[in-house]
Amino acid sequence: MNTAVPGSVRQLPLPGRALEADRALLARTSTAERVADVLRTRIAEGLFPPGTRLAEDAIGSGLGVSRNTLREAFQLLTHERLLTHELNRGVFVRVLTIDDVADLYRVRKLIECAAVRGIDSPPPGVERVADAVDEGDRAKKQLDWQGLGTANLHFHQALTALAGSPRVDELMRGILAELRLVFHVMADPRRFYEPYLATNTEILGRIEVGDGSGAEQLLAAYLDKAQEQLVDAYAQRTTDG
Amino acid sequence: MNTAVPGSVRQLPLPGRALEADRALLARTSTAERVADVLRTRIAEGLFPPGTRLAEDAIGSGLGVSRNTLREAFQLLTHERLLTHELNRGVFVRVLTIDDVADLYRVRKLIECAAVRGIDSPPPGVERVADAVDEGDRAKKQLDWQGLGTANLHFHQALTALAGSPRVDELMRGILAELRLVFHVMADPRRFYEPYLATNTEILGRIEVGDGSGAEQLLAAYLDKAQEQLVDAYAQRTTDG
DNA sequence: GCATATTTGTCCGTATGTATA
DNA sequence: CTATACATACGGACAAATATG
Repeated sequence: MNTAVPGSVRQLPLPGRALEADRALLARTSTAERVADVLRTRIAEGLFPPGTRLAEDAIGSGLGVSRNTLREAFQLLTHERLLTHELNRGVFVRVLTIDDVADLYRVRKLIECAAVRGIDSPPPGVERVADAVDEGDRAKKQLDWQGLGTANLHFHQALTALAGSPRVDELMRGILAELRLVFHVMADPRRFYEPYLATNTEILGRIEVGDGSGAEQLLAAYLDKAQEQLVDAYAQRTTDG
Repeated sequence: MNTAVPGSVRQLPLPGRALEADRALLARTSTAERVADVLRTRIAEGLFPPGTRLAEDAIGSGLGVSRNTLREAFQLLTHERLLTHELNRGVFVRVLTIDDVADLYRVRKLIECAAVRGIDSPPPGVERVADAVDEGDRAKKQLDWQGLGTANLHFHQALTALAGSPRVDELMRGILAELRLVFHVMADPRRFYEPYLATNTEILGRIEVGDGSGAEQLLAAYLDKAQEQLVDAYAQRTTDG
């Protein structure tokens, strides 16, 4: 079993099955899922930039889990499209193409617009949309541009939740996780996110008065513009070298 | 409850779907994926009805693969929502609730209607929709009601493809795979599918003349009715012994 | 409620196949 | 072409959880 390797420093203190106190709480999730969580966070934070190869041996010994367990975690993330798996070559942090970005925005437009279109009175869940706008306001006042970006994601997740479908919610979580692979190319998050706060406020206003089709139009325009900015930055970034 | 291994084939006849075209271009598929294919097919065909427990030992020796490989396959299918995983208890073929069915149709309505709404001229890909209608016609003439059901699935996949988004296509594949978990409760596939052939033909007609919003209305009505029939049959089935 | 058998969760070692220096 | 590094898949081991009598 987990033979304690003397002096071996685990870079990531995976709880493992170490403490009985933790056991009751942590036994709910499998080791593979915890490993996947750790890797997902690192990828989202940009610690593992797109294209990075994740060698089984290095990651496995670094996290103190066996290769079999690690492969399970890799598979979870591969299914979430955060990793790509090349047979007999290993797994890599996904590198999105321009086409991928276009498709992600195509899906967002389809989902988010559909979620607000049918609104003709203030829908249940509108509070969460308002909360996300507030979150963005606070972040802006504190000059926390990263927080502004997070608030923007929450805003769009809240919009999506108006559709009232768990599966659509999960789809959107995946879509936004994929997009985070690409958001890091935005050198100046302030210039990218700040203008959208006003738009979000406006969209919220339309929803609160039951003007679904008005909200849809604003949303569609926002998504087109955001995609354009992102593609520009991405094309520029990837032609450097 | 010792469920006899339905796949009593001791050997490993994993369909070498190594189409020569694949060999050259795409990488070979891993063993786990081939195992997942086999299990997916058995589930779709109703050989493993919802609730069935898939014991590692039985399935693994039945298919002639190791436990590790099998667990990889289980994880793939769990992520597709075809299996559920209970810690320390194993994996089971998913049992959908009425709420699940409602959500599946909610998503279908959102996706499929959005895919046809914007149409104002015959879109690229309309041939595939026409092909699916033809497929249904042929099946009906041959009194092949199972084939009629398959053609209906193809019809809706072709509609979805009009959105032109790989991610939406994949989402719909997953949605329909989940629904197949439930289609088996329809005792009389003829009565269920046959009436929809006329509707499908009508929807195709609207698309071919560029009447997207007309197609959308027909589609929405179809989906509501199909859901109602399915929920009725499902509720009846699950309240029986 | 207890003791036992079965099954799962995790990990290891390794033979074989595959890509790259 | 050989050598090296790595991925694949297998079988075995043991602890922990569950099912069974």
